[in-house]
Amino acid sequence: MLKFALLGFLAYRPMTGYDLKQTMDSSTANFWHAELSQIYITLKKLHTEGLVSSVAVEQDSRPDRRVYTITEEGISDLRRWLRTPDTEIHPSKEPFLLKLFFSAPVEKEFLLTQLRIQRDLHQSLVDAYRSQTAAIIATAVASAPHLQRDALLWEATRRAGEVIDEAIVSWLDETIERVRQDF
Amino acid sequence: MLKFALLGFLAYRPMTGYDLKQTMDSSTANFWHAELSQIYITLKKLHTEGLVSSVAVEQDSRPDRRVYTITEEGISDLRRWLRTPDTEIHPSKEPFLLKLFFSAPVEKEFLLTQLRIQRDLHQSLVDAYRSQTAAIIATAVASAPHLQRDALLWEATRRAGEVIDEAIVSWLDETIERVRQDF
DNA sequence: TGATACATGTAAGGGGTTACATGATTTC
DNA sequence: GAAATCATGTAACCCCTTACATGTATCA
Repeated sequence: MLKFALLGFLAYRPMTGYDLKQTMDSSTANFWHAELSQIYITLKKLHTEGLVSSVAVEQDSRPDRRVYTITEEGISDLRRWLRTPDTEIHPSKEPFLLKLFFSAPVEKEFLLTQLRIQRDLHQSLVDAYRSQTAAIIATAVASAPHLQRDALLWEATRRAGEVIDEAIVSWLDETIERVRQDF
Repeated sequence: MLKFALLGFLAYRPMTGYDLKQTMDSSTANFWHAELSQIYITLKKLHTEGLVSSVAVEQDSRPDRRVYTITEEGISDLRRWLRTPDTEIHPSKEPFLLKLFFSAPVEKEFLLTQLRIQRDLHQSLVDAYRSQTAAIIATAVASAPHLQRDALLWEATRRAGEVIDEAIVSWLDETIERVRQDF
């Protein structure tokens, strides 16, 4: 899966592993992320599979930058993935809900504190989607007007985050009230 | 993490790996799941760590059932985890959003079909939370009235699923409209 | 002076999925 | 006759995280 994230970004422009990490962190981080070490490993694999080519660029007083470029084969592989229908929902894992599920033995006050912390964390996320994330998309489109189609989809994923975390905040408010009264 | 899911369930009653799989599938599946193979491996690890004990129960014409019981040490380990504060949001991975993010090159009609399929899948989930999941919780509480406190939390996790997937359905409706008009 | 940015990588270990192996009983 | 249920397990493989290793330049 990380494979396609990397190919997806490289389809815009050639980049190094380091660049890819930063690009992911400022765009897909909320629904897809990866550590640098894993990015380097996956890039090497993509290279042996012929989906990307690479060139080492010398630098003064710094390690060489290894710039990866997507190949024709890489583009068809990416397009093939994009056109593969998803007819199921990938089951997700939510450690906080798991802990909550088993929390009957904990003290009421501890539980309320936990719920309030989560509430505030998710509210911050909503705020970030509305300001930072929106600004990043606006900047990208301003500097490249031919990305209208792309921008509509980026905005859709941004909006997904906003809407889902809003729902989580209101669920946490509701849950805090329930626990306050009946736990 | 699976470790604590297993300890959490075993704190209610002794069970086999097979039992645990079924219990998870009918309760936490929407926010935590595991394959049988991984459950068996993890139970063995918990056993060597002394957090569970096990007894083989003979059966006619079937493999022995290996029944696991949580130990005192297992209970303290579980309680310690329950009382560990979560002060961050675990970053999640959403393959559908990742694909959507890079979908600028696909045909409009294909994209609309994908979005509609996801919409229907999430709507089915909402329906399931409201009927099946609610019924399972009601049955469990009816047969064990001392689980009031537990039930309040089970209901909270059920409600989380309902609220979040409702939000996703409305986001998909909104996104389908946007794509229909401007993509 | 210490942290951060730049830049790439290896090593160790954890967790996970899928496939395979076995085999009787029950249900469609 | 085929598939699902009960029941446990191994093997191969993949992906991921954390820690470590290296080294300069810049910024607070």
